[in-house]
Amino acid sequence: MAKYTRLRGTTDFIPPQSEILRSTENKITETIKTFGFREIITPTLERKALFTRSIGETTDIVEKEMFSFKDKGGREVVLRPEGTAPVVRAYVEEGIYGRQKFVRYFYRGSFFRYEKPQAGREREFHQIGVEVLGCRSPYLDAEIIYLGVKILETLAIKDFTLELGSVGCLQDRKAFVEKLKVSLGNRVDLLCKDCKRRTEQNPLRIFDCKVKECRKLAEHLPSLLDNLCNDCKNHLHKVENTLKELHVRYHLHPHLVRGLDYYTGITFEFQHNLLGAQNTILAGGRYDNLVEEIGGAYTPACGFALGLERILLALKEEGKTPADRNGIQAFACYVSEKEFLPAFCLTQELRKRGITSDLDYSGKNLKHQLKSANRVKAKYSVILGEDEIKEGKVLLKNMDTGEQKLLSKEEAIEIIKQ
RNA sequence: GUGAGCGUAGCUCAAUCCGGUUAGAGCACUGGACUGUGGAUCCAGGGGUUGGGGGUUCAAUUCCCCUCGCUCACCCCA
Repeated sequence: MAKYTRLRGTTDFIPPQSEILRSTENKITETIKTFGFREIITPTLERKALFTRSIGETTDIVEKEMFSFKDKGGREVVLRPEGTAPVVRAYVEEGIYGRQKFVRYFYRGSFFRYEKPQAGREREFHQIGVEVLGCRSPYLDAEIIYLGVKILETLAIKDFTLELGSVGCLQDRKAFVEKLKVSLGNRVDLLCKDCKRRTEQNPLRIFDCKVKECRKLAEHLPSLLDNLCNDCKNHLHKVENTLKELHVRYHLHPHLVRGLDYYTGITFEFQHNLLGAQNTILAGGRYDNLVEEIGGAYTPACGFALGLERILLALKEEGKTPADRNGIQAFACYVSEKEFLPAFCLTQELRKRGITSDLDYSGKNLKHQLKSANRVKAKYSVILGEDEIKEGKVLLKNMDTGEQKLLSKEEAIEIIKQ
């Protein structure tokens, strides 16, 4: 047993997992960039108040899931649990809204929540998110959802469903929660323990409950979508029409609820059908009041975040895990110790010419070195012995076919590069 | 935070139910058959505090308790 182990819920990404993570991340950000987004990099550490204010005091994230501590100056700080609030904070703090009315940012990085780990849920996890600030057009909402579709398409993820909903504007939501409480009346006692708590903290969540009694009761409760104001209704319709125009298939969810308080209006979730309990791979929505909440001028906004670990799980479930590719193109070998230095120098020269190469430092025989070459799946071995040195040539061996040729260095490089 | 299942070699697992000699196998690793040629084959070898601690017993990998860890689910969320 190792003396020092990873902290619970954290992961060591070792090759090839690290490479799969990075290449997936790169594919995603390339797609995002084609939509005009530019990267914003914000600190991992933030003031605790930023999140209590934006996500909501009574949400689980704030109440019990933040890695929080006091720094040496006595400041309450946290490892960021999500990405939207920091982006908005930077937008306000850096005065961006004064210079540019409409911006598209994307971010990527580690986020932290102190939860009990399970499939698709880590304490340190990786998200990529996009945020558009300064636009309230429903076409933009549709476009952001479309970007989500495009990302999954690029990754060849197919087995997902898109849930679309609206939580309404602040007024709608306040009014609806009141209506819900009245409608619930003294039937609150019939609800499960969790739902009793929910009626106080996030009543809309009652619709998500899996307990039979609660579901039965929920059927007779008023629907959120039926209680939207005209603006919110029209907005939703326009988003729907645009999605149809873009041939995006979605499912209208009457009670799609988000766990963060800042969402207003449109919300959406991409759920993967082969994943376990944590099956939301990409989700977001509109948050028109957050910028004001954080101290900026009224700025409507919309965005989403995707969970990289969950995307990776989805790829795995669909059998699309890329093959382990070790990039060694050429492996230099020396027949005896005398040729070690020439082989060493040859390796450096190959690298200078853009060829990924390596050699075996053990000083052992050729056989051992070829084994090493085989182990790193080298495409070619370049063998240097007394004879080769004398003739100023190298012996190029194709590791797949076993075929080998005596060539000049330049000829060998040409072939390796092909 | 709650619940269930599981911790045996680097990895995947067996032996645990019903306590009993030296805890086995495959893969991986090291060396040899083969001192200028890898993958295949054969032979040999190294590797274990059975997660940790305590208890019951003549005897514990096996039974009991505690603890740590992992996994999944609830909750929550990306």
